[in-house]
Amino acid sequence: MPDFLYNSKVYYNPVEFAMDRIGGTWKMPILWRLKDKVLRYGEIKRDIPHITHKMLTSQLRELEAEGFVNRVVYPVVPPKVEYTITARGKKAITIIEIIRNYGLDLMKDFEVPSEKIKTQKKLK
Amino acid sequence: MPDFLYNSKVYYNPVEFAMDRIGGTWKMPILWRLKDKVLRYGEIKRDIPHITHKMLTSQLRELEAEGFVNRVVYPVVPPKVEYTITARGKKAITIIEIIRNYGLDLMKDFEVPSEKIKTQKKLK
DNA sequence: CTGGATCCGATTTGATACTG
DNA sequence: CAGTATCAAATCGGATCCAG
Repeated sequence: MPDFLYNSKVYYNPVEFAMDRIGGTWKMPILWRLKDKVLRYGEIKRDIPHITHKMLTSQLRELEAEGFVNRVVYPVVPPKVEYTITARGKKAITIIEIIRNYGLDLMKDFEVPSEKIKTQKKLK
Repeated sequence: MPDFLYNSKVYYNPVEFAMDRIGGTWKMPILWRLKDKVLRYGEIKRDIPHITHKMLTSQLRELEAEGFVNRVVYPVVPPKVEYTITARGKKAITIIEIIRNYGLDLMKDFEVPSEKIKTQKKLK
């Protein structure tokens, strides 16, 4: 089992390494949306209704730092920032598509009712 | 974006659903080891040195509950328990293999030094 | 509009002890 | 040998506030 280091973190296998780059709840959904279009921060935010401000910014920062997306700032007021996918990000899209299809398979397999449900606000 | 429910949890896309079944730090490494052989609890444990007892049991329980592995108990003392992969688990293997190869690609891309490193015990 | 920082609760995980 | 239970530590994520 090949242990290795990246950014001061120990990894035990390539799967773990890959999942740390594009895994988690939000990175794939974000990349997926940038697949074939340029989006502004607010557009991504609106497109993924359940993501919080904090998560969206932090995940975008990481994706940018690791070269999956580009961040283009227009020096205007109010600020305008566009996100585009990189070549590295496009490679990830291939994998995301495969996982996505696998997920759909699994859902059939598990007989998940895929009808849209009404989510209700969390009770305080 | 299709929201749906499974086991009282809300999912927002098929990727998230798939990753909840076979994602996390340990499930793929566990499945990977059962790919083509039957293993006892202790053998898996020894094969994945960094996993804790608690994580291995909990992850095995989940994989079993969702039909990715079978758990076979031999009523002997001391106890003997074998884990085998199911058809559903084998399907997952194809995906894991793809992610694994992608991870290897990424590592080259990031120029990760893949030489084995000595991990040192955490200081108390 | 975009984004950083802070506080704080929830969830996850590790260490340890105990059992048949 | 395999597994459960418990407690503490660490991590993660949401809500909120401030700023250019």
